[in-house]
Amino acid sequence: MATQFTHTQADRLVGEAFAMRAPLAAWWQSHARDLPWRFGRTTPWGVLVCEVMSQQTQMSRVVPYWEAWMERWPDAAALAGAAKSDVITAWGRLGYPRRALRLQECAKVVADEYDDRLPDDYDRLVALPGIGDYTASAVLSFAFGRRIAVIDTNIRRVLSRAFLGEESLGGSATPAERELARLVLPGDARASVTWNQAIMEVGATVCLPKTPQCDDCPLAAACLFLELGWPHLGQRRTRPRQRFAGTDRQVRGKILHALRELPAGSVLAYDDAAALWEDRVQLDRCIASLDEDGLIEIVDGHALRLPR
DNA sequence: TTCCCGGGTC
DNA sequence: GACCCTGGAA
Repeated sequence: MATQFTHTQADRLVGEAFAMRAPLAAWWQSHARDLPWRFGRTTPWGVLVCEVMSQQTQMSRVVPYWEAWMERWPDAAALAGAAKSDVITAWGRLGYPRRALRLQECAKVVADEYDDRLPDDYDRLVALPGIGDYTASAVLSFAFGRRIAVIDTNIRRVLSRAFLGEESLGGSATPAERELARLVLPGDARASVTWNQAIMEVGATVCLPKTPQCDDCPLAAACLFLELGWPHLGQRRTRPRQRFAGTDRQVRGKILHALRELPAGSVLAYDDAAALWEDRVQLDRCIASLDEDGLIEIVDGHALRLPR
């Protein structure tokens, strides 16, 4: 990996990060949201479930789903043995339901290959279905207390603003962003976990994309972005706007929602599905793609149901 | 009404 | 680089 910063720059970054640690840790103590998977109240598997659910949904919406999910399927083995239809139904309206199926696939591997215990090394975690770089790193840091840089868009935004004085660009994380995250991470494992959680929390609640709340920010005293007067604030959104209305995603959501509302095991007649959407070509395409994804089954060539 | 703006897969 | 979902906030 090529070095992105000069020795002088790296020294400055490490020094500034060290100065931020105490105020950031103090802020975390008093401002961390009391989410049920925090502060050692769940298992590594519970942390993984919460991270997968939070990949796509605000924490406030995740909380009730996570609590019901963990009560019903407390560990990987329990989830591995569940009916797919139950898994899809319990995922409810969290969104992106293919992830519910991947989470169950992940549970099967953990139960079968790892004796129902989540592996605690990066290579094995990232090889699990539905687990990429972010989730593997988050589990290592938050569940196992390892020292590893966690990189998501919140953390990228906060670090880029505070240390470089600029907005994080769109797309995937750059080598420079990854090196920055590694440079500023405290050397002590416990301190690194607090750092990761607190930086992420600042990004979620204070250092917002369009409206940073600098008056409430524990990093304000050292923040280069604030010092420079918010240059090009919000200039680059993390990715081009993704519309929803009228897309296949909306149609797929309507079909699955109708199926979840049905009594368990019952079938949705094609005519009832057709009533959900005017464009028959698009409807048929979405039915086919849901079938390919394993989210529905087609019965007698026509009616729909959730897979067993 | 528009905005929010996610990580993983193929 | 395209695709996958949602509902509450602004």
